[in-house]
Amino acid sequence: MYLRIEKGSAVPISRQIADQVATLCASGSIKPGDRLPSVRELARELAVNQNTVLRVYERLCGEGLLEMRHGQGTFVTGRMSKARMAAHRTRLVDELRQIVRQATGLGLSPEELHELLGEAMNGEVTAARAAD
Amino acid sequence: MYLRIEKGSAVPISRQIADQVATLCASGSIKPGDRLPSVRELARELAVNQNTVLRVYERLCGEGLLEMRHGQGTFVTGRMSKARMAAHRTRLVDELRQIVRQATGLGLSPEELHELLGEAMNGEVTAARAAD
Amino acid sequence: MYLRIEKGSAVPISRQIADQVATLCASGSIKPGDRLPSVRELARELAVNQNTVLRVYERLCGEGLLEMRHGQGTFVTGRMSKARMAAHRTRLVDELRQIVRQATGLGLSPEELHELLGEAMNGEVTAARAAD
Amino acid sequence: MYLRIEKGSAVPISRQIADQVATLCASGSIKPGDRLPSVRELARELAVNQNTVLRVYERLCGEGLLEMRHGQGTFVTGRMSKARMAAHRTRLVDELRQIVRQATGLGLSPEELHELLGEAMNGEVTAARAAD
DNA sequence: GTGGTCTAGACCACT
DNA sequence: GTGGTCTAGACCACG
Repeated sequence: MYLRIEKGSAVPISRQIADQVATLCASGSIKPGDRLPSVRELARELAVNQNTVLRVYERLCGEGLLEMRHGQGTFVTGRMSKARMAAHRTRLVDELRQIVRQATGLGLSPEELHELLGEAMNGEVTAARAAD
Repeated sequence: MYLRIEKGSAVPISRQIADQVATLCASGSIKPGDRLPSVRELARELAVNQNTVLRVYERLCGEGLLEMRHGQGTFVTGRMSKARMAAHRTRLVDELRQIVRQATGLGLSPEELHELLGEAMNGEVTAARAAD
Repeated sequence: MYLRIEKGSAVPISRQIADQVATLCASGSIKPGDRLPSVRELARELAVNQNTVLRVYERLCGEGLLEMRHGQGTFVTGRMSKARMAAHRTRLVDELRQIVRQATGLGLSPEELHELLGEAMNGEVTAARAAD
Repeated sequence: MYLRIEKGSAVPISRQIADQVATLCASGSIKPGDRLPSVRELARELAVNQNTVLRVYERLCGEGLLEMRHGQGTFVTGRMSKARMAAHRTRLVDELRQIVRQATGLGLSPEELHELLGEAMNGEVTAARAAD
């Protein structure tokens, strides 16, 4: 499972992790029954406190997406509901809008933004490949 | 001065305000000597608590971007340093990357993303016109 | 860390706290790397609102004197600059002058003032000892 | 009437003015029946907003120390009560203590403080003479 | 436990 | 009208 968090971001770390795990579930990259990395494993990998990871897992359990089995690990149990996915998507669009607003304010031209977008997508692909 | 904040966002309100004011300074939309809306005024306009706006202004004063004059108002004093602008820009790119990563995970195609980007920019243009 | 604030004073509480912390940094009583009492702790100790202490710490962070580490505490990072110390000192002298002016106006003789000064310093010594 | 205010002080301007006027009354430098400078006159002299002076005069009227006669000016009506003088004096001592505490923290020796005190008093005398 | 954000509201000080 | 201080309390995020 490949996650990437930006520590200095305005978006809280726990939120970044939760969103990305949820996205992986939604996209089918991880499926019901799959085992997630252990709390301490993920914490180490992301260089984040274990409690932070733990709380993300707990939250996602509360939402029915994951299940923590004592002594065995944490597993995917469900897919994201359509409603949740739609909400997630709406939020992303809002955030995109915010960023674009500021980027244009800082003088980035539409072309540059589209380029960046392309890079970001390629970077994503590359990263995904690297994780294979 | 046109600001737009998303109240439900993971990004704290105060951060959104601060970033946008900083961006307006950087872009030259507001220039040294210009008077910002008063704390109360902006708070009312954004439907946010006065203290929230006050703390944003104070923080930006601490960074040398604004100056608060007792009984007179809050004024722009400096432009953003190049270093700060670069940092700001880097952060935006990082966040863009994050969003793109999640958006592609949620099944948005590159075409859809470029479309969204276009919309976001048009929205921006419209908003700017509305502020005229 | 020993602080003493006068609640009824014309000098705002937050200013008193900030000045005293800055002085402790300047005098070397607290050194870079040292951990300050937590916001809540100091607030309780001084019988002051947490937000008041928080804002003081934030301000001093903005000046580069302190650093707040999420979940860990607040730490001293720098010494006061010479310029800041000089300014601080000048201000103290000015305020001393103001007080003396009024004291003499109220009929305190020079001798009485020198006595008071002695007492104040002894009180200080005692307090310092009490803090050991 | 000679007043001296420090604009950068932590003590509010209005408080400085009020205290000094009160002190002048207490010391007998200005006596019942004496006319104070007009609001605008004093405001100009101190380079302060007229409203600030006005509110000081009003406050001192409320305390029975002054009386504002429409179209004629502001006059001293009473002396300060003993209780008020005692309170004033206590406060001064407290503030002295605060300043001494910080001054010693900044490395001023007792000798230096006594010297400063001497200077402050001489400065005061000189100033008073200059005002003659 | 730590810091951080936000609200609501009172009261003060300066123009 | 403006900014500035302080309080009380809720809730979030990080270690």
